[in-house]
Amino acid sequence: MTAALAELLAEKGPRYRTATEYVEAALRQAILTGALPPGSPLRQEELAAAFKVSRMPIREALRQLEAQALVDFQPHKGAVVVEITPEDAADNYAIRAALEPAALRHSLPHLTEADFRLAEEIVDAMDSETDDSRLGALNRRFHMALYARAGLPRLLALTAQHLAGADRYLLFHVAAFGRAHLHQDQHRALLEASRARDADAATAILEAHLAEANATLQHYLQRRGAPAG
Amino acid sequence: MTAALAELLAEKGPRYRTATEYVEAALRQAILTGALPPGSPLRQEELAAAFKVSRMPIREALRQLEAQALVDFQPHKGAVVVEITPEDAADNYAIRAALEPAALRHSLPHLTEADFRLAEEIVDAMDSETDDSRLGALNRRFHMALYARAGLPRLLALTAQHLAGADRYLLFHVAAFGRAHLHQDQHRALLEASRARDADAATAILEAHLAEANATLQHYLQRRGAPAG
DNA sequence: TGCCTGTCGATTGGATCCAATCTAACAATC
DNA sequence: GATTGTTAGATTGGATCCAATCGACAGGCA
Repeated sequence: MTAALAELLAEKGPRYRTATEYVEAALRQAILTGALPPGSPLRQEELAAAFKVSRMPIREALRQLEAQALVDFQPHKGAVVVEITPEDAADNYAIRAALEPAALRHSLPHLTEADFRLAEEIVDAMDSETDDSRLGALNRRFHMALYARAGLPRLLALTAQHLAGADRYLLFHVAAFGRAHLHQDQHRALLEASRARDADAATAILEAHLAEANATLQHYLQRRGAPAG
Repeated sequence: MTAALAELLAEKGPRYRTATEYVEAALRQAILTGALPPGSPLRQEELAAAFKVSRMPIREALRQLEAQALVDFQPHKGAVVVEITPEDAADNYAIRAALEPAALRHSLPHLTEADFRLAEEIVDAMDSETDDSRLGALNRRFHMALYARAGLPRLLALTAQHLAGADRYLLFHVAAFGRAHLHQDQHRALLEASRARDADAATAILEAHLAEANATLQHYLQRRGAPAG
């Protein structure tokens, strides 16, 4: 585990004003990318040593991650990275299916041609991306590009958070089924419907996209049993 | 004997296992009920003295509340209770309008007659409740009673969180317009549509209910200007 | 043998202490 | 008189220290 962390530490990234901010961002990234796999115990002392800070910023960062449902706290036992279960995946998709069409509807009237072009570039980039671990970020950026003009910061933040949470499942998808299941055709259909300002069609495509991804993942997760064991 | 013990344990209120849990729950309640009005600075030393603990559980609780968008942290300046702005209210309603119909749709097929009767009792209780500060909790319980069988714990938790956040706005409603704006007729219509298992009708009523509350509140907040000043 | 109990090490929760930073007031300079 | 530099106080961020709790294991007892 410390090896995976060391790699993340090497990257510089943005300048954080407090150690807590820095630790929180790094840990979230590590969890969402799978560098810290589900079920990993998060020992405070160990993390403190890895980040070269004391245990306190670690604790505060873990508290924030707990509120984001990324880690699970048990009093006097410690924090662990939340598991990936079929129930949890279904929950995540239900939340996305509620939030994303709403975000799209709010955003659609204010999207510009520049936004559409950006989204198009991202879809194309997904076709030519060879590194599976980067597909999640691209997928996220594509979706968020379409929601960006919603003008409701908290709705957008929630959407982004749960979209990022889905990265963990996307890794399963690609590993299990290959790129065909990225459903690039659906991404392009969604983009075209949005460009035509057809809110009903766009949200219908989006809902079908999410429902299909959920069904595929459910089938896969239930077939292989609890991934924890 | 173990059954008798279990009963005793259930009777007592929530037993907080750590000081942080306790402080977090108390602070959240204080913010949502308006006991700590928007904009209040949250001095750590002061809170520590009030709760008779050290500053550390205060800090961890504040971190969790920050992740729930209830307080705003600024490095080296401190935490304040987030303001109530028209934008924020619109944001909250947009999130509720996305989450609650979804929760209702998932829950509706599994609701029992006992659930409907409970919801009915809560609506009736709202008619006879004389204490304005308790209306928020009743309103929340009514809505959540209808969503309770959704079987998606994280979706439900998110819904509950944002429904609770709306308590702050409900206080404005009642103070400004009186009980007529509780829209008990809409609550009853929603209950009847749910009882008839008519998901489309029920979600339509719910969406209209939320949209109307939002419109009313927007009008009120914008007329009186920024509540901060 | 099997179960209960008590002790020990590991780990977390909480308290106290120190350093870094911000705010504000005041003095000096232009 | 306005602006800027400085300094003191307040407040937070982070480190260190202590106490409470949990898990494992060994030993006593039926």
